[in-house]
Amino acid sequence: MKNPLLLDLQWRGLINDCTDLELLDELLNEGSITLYCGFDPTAESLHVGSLLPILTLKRFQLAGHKVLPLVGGATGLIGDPSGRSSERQLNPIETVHKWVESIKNQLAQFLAFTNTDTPAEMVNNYDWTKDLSVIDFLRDIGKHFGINYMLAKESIERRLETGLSYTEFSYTILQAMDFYHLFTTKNCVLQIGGSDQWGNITSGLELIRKLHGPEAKAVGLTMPLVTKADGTKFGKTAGGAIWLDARLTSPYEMYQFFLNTSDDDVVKFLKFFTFLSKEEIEALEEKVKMEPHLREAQKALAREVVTLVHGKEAFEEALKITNCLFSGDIKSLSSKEIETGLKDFPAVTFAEATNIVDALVMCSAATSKRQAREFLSSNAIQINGDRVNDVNFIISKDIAIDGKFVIVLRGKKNYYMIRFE
RNA sequence: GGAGGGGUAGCGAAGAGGCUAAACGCGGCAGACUGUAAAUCUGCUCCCGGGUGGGUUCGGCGGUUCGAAUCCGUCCCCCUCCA
Repeated sequence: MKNPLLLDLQWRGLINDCTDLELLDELLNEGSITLYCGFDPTAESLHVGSLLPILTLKRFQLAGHKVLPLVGGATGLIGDPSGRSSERQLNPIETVHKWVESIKNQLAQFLAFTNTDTPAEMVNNYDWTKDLSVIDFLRDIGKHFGINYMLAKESIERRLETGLSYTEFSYTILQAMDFYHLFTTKNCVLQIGGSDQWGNITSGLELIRKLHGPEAKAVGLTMPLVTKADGTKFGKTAGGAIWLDARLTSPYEMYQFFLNTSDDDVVKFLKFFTFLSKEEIEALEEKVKMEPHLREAQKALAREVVTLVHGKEAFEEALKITNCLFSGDIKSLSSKEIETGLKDFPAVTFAEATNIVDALVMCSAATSKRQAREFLSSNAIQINGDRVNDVNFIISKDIAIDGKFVIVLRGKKNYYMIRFE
């Protein structure tokens, strides 16, 4: 294997499996190829996990290949059984249509569609699926899939025990049609996806070979699942998933998410989620070993990802908020800095001085007075940077920064705002 | 259709008439230690209340009992085996 892109992908640990690495190497060396990766609209936004295939597509594009981000307007209506232990609930058609649009927009921001020799092209499998009749589907496509072949697929076999509807059983054929369609109409020779997509990708290859002959040159490539050293799931926090949509997960939250990456994972994630060079990443790796407390690698990771997803300005703002909140000198902030920097935190406005127990409930730091007292007695509450454990403490204009803001901190990083008018 | 097993707090899983708001594990939330990391240790974790108090729980409904998650009836759902 000698193709520089493949070597880079391999170094980054992005190659989990490939149906024919030699062939792929050959194709890539011959010149520009066309490849695709699908994203099903299962929610209004993609989350950090999807970043891996998106950025891999981008790596291909940067290497001069034509990429087809595919949004699964059709497959999203059916439901992929891969990696699931139970049947999905079907989403309403209108909802899926809406999600298709928002996910298209998200995908679009990561790839170049103009001003490049190999512009990306957005495709939607709904376009070539919606008018297909059941008869045609069964005669032209279904005939090529042996039941035994399908039952042997891990994603299906694993579900035979717990149950699997005919709908989800058929999913892999639907996706196979995508690869076949793009291979036929756009000379798309490669499908990439997460390792859970292996079965679906090989279904596509199977269909291509059945219809174009065994000599058809098409390849599948999968990326590893993003895992963490401690075994917990990547991309989840207490607050839920980390979304790519700034309205669902603020740039600050995303910055914090990556900043908190453990030493054991940070180098892997730098390789996965950034475009930093081998040299830069190796230098950071060295810093993790030599001076871990500085967290240079985590800072670089957070900086790169937030910039990639939300842009430079959003990153700088996230950094500013972080510096303010974690410098331990909250009181030195001006009300203006607070106003702009902390706009994403939960906030309430008070008209008059209020007892801290009630205040904690009102600003949603606690869900009940009982819980508020619990937090106070366990030393979990800081007001404007000062620890408070007195249940009779009064939150008033007098203690507010510039007479306007009171910053409540619960635990280590849960911030709430109280504003005085 | 026949035989058996089961539905307990966010999840997993004990309990089999009062001592049970219900062991234990996971998860979650806090505290200590730290580097806003990992690991470890400690506390909290059904809901509400200015301690010791109140309210609602063990698939649903209805009984027995001074007293039920625990006994009886009935209904619903799930699983395993046989046909």
